[in-house]
Amino acid sequence: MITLQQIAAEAGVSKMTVSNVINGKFDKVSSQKIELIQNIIEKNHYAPNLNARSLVKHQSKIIAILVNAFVLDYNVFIDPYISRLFGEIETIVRAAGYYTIVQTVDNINDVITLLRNWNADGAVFLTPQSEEDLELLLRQHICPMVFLDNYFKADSDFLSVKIDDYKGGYIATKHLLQNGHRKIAFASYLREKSDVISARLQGYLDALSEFGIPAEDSCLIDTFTRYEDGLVIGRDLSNRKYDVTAVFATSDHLALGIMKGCSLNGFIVPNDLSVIGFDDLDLCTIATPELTTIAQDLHEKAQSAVQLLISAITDTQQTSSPVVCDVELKIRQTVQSR
Amino acid sequence: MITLQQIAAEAGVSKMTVSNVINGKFDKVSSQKIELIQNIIEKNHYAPNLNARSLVKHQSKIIAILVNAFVLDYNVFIDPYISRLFGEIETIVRAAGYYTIVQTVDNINDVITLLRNWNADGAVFLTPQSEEDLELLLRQHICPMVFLDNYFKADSDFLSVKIDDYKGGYIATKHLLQNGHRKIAFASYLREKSDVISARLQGYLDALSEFGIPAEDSCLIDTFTRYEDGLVIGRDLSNRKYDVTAVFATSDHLALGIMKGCSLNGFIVPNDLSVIGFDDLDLCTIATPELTTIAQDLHEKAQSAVQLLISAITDTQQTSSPVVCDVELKIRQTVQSR
DNA sequence: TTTACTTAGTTTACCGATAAACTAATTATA
DNA sequence: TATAATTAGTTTATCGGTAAACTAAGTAAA
Repeated sequence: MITLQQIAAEAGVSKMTVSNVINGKFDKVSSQKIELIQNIIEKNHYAPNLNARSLVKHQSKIIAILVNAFVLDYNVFIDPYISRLFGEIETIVRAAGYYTIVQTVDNINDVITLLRNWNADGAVFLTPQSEEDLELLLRQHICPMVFLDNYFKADSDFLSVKIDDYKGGYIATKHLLQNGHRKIAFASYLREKSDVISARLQGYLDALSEFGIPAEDSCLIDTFTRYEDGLVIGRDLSNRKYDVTAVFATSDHLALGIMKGCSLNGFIVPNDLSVIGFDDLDLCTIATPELTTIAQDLHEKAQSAVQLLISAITDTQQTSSPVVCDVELKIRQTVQSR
Repeated sequence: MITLQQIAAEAGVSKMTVSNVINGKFDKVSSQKIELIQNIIEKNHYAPNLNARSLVKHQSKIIAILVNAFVLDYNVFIDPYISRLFGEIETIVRAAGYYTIVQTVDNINDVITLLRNWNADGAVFLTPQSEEDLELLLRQHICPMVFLDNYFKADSDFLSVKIDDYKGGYIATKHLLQNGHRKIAFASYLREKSDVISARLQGYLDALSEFGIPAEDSCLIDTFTRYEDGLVIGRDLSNRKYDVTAVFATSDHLALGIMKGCSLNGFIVPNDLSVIGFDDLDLCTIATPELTTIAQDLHEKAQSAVQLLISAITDTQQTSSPVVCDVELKIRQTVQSR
């Protein structure tokens, strides 16, 4: 592997002159030497060793993208939400001249070690972190970090991007109410402490009360939010375990599972049950009937996250964090009036 | 950020002694100093700077995962095949003690630069590369590389992992034939020079000829293989543009699009048309009816790729490349006898 | 008793880059 | 003409580690 030293030797100049050419400091080098050196660089396909550069510059141009591996032996990239978001972020990070190191994590200490190991310039957390882990990260003061869909205490100075979960819950429920539904289930991972879910729930409750409908505990379905969990709920719904005419599920996968679970029991969506999901994955239109859902714009989310992070890295303190991205209702085929 | 030097100062020893403790070279250090140093390391959450280490050791513990960004402005991680494969590889790479740098690439020179920049120990290419790019990579001799689904000239000494595409084409077609179909379309990106497709096509042709059925050019549908392309084909099929009773599509997305395109025209799968896909994505069972498809095992593919790569990196020359992974028919609901 | 071998370290040099200070030659200014 | 400023570089020190050679004290063997 060719080094700057060797380029310098071949050009008959010192290392620094080559370094200056590489870094565009042309005022220090005569134009004929610039051309000479650039030719030699080109000819040899020279690429600077960024390990060495990072060492002196105390900045690595590395951004770590971290995803929680919630469940052991479970490939988190199966989740299209994570994958798409990851892809968007990778593209934007690269366009900004940074490199992406990815790691799925089950232990916050691994993250700390990773960031220290590579002297990362910044980090993006795709999934919410626990309060304790957040505090640990804060104390260490390793590098700027952006958190997606994390809710913090008001005094926190973390960077974060989230969506308007309250609105999501509200407009989904309102849409069902406007279509004549009065018994509406809210299916989600209710045990989670995250405010993502409680905001959506609050939106649901407020929409109900706006229509003068009392919230009933029996309409709150506590479940994991994967497709498989939906299958079970769908079967239960077809067996009239819940006295509802519609379900608002807080993930598309859950909603899709519910639909499939229903159809396996001869229960027809939307005739027998209306369903609304959350996220607007590609699957929504691939499924039949096509899933009505609350859409979030992952490109916007990614863009905001990276922008926030890079302005923190480069100290351009225009950080109006948290950024709250809008959501909207995508009306398709799984809600029927009654 | 705390350094080895500082740890050494606090412990009252030289840098090397600390370095030896970190690297488990305990025979050079007394046990009480080992304990002392380990405590100081722990207390300070010290993590070695891997940029510095890479510099002296001439190995970075970095493996680059490369994905072609075929289309500009198109997030490749939307593709569940890519995402899952990526996730599997990331997990295995990490378990092997390596770090993952990802990059979506549209130009092979960017890859070369990336690998040089970070002095990568190895690279995995998730998508096929052109003949010229392969040769360019070979000439440069940068680091060991594994290619997924690439077909090479016999003399090539690249490492590669692929699947039995021929068998996939053969068993899919045979399944349709055994169900009484005689007019079977083969829908794929036929213009592609890659042997992935031609192997599947050969399997298709051989199955036909085994049943004494002449191959007809009118049964070969040339198309891109995304969902949207399937929609068009599906509409054409419902309009009887092709005289067939079944389609073998070389991607699940294409198959799913075809199904949707049909259903939008009131054409019913599998009653009016049988469909077989390829890959066995999660979507196959989420869709209704559930898609019969040729399944490949992405975990196995990932495992083989990383194993091959790491044994090349560590010079354990047990490289029996190419590895060919098996495929199997997953019978579900989109093929009907006639 | 002399020499050889362990043990438990230390010292020095270096990986491949950059920052900062320095220099020699030329040109501009007082 | 003497001095200052500019141009086009070079030199030295350093980033945070590791390899390899070295050393001093204590122990074992001849």
